[in-house]
Parts: sequence; structure tokens; C-alpha cells
Amino acid sequence: MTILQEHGIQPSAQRVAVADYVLQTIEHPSADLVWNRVKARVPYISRATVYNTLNLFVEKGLLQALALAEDSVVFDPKMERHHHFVDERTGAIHDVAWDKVQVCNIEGLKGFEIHDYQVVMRGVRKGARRRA
Amino acid sequence: MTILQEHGIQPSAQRVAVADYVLQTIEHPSADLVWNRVKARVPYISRATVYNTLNLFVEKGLLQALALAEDSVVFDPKMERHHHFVDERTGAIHDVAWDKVQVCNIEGLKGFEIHDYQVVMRGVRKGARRRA
DNA sequence: ATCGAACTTTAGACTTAGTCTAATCACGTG
DNA sequence: CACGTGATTAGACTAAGTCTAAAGTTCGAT
Repeated sequence: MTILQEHGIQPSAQRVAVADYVLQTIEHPSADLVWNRVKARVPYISRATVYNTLNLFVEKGLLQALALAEDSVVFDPKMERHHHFVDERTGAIHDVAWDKVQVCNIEGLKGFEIHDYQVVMRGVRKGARRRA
Repeated sequence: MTILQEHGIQPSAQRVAVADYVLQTIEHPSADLVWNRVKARVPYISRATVYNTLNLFVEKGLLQALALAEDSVVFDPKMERHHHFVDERTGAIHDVAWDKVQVCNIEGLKGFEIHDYQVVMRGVRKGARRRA
């Protein structure tokens, strides 16, 4: 029983190849980066399949899609609640553990039924080289 | 002395038309929506000018560009720090005043030099009609 | 084994957001 | 009024993402 089957996904060769990379990465790849990474191992996979597979994984709860960068949606396999830090110099996205910061009084907000929230931080990673 | 001149921007007719709409809106428009709204009053304005003008306003500190929606960047003339709520049903974005929620311990984060942060919430607006 | 239905993959056309370019236009100064 | 700087324009271009119609797989029922 694979992780894919546990989530009701037929494990085709292409889907397994995408899963092998995207479910364990921390680099917050865009769809096109996933395509490139997976092509390195499975050169015959098509772009449409990668997009379909990523959308399927999101729908089935294996992956989160995040709109943090200006230019594209990125994917994150870390499904526990967490925050994000965006490096303004490199564009790199880093996970920040849920309990490192606290958000208070959010339950008190009137007029909104909040399903989910996170803190989005921008700045520079200390010690990181420019344009990594 | 107009608001544009105060920010070092030559006030051409097109820029004033864009400013008249975008600096007082609360609907968090995408660039193409700005184009459509402004065209309603100044039909001869071009797409490139609207994009140039919006980018200029952001650069000059009149406007914030936000990557919150999956499909496009939106603009917000509210320059004070504040948070955002995204309605999952309608896609509408609402401002949430800075002091309605508090974020704690963010200074204690090691390894990151944080220039800016906000809480991004998702859910549904109470009492809002679907697909507003 | 093999038929067929249902599902998956594919290449490429298509759409949409956004940028770039080269030509034209507007305007203040000498 | 000529000139130079800066603004505007249409349209070409790029990149992200979706859609389509055809071809390939899988798998259960026979």
C-alpha cells in the first residue's frame, strides 16, 4: 500500500516519479520546476501530466499550493500548519514552525469565518548569499 | 501640489485617471481590472500605460502589490501595516486592521532578518453571498 | 488469454498575466 | 518655435497554466 493509494490515487509510473520528488522536497518548487526535476529522471513525462498530477495531489491532500511568489504558485508537501518566510533577495521560501510565533485574538475577529491562516514574513536570510 | 507630485511623479492625464481610481479603491484590483475600470472613464488608455503606472506607483510608495490570489497580483492603496483576509468562495480580499490581531515572538526568530510581515487568513465572509 | 470500459498520458493549441520594443506624442525650456 | 526629455501607444513577445482530442494503460469480467 503506497502513500498514493492511501489517498485514493492510482500509482502510475509518472505519478510515482512526481511523488518521489515533490513529497520530500523543501525547496517549494513551482510546477515548471517540478517538471524539470522529474524530467531529469523520467525524460518522457509531459508538462500536462505534471500539472494534472500536482493538482490531483493538492485535491487529495498530499500537497499544499501556495501563492506567495509574484510570478507563480509553488507547492509544499508539509501539510501541518506552519508559517512562511520569503527571502526578498533570492525568492527562496522557508518554512517556519507553527509554534515559533503565535497569533493572538484571531478568534475575536467579527464577520469572518476563518478556515486557515498563517504569518507570511519577508526579509533576508541571515548569512545567505545573494542570488543563491 | 497633487499627491502624485508629492511622490515625484509627473501627473499626466493617464496617471491621474489611474490614481483617481486605484488610490481610493478597497476592492484589491488586479492590473487588468484597473485597466477596465479606468477605461470606463478614459477609453483611449493603453494596457502598457496602466501596467507602467501601477509599477511606478508601487515603486514610489503610493501602492502595495500583493501576491495573495492564485491567478494574479493585486494592488492595495492602504499603505499602513495591515493583515488580509481572502474569501475562499468569492476570491474577494478584505483588509484587517493591524491591531485586531497580534503576532508574538517574531523578533525571536533566528536566522532571518524580517523586513515585513502580515497574517494572511482564508475562509468565508459571514453573511456574504456566494460568488459576489 | 482477451475484450472493453474507465482511466492516464500526451503533444500541442489555447488563454491569460505581464513585459518589452520601437515609434509616436506632449510639453516645458531656451 | 525647435528641441530634448519623458510619457504613451499598439502590438509582439514570454511565461504560467488550462484544455482538447487522440492514443496508450490497466484491470476486471468473461
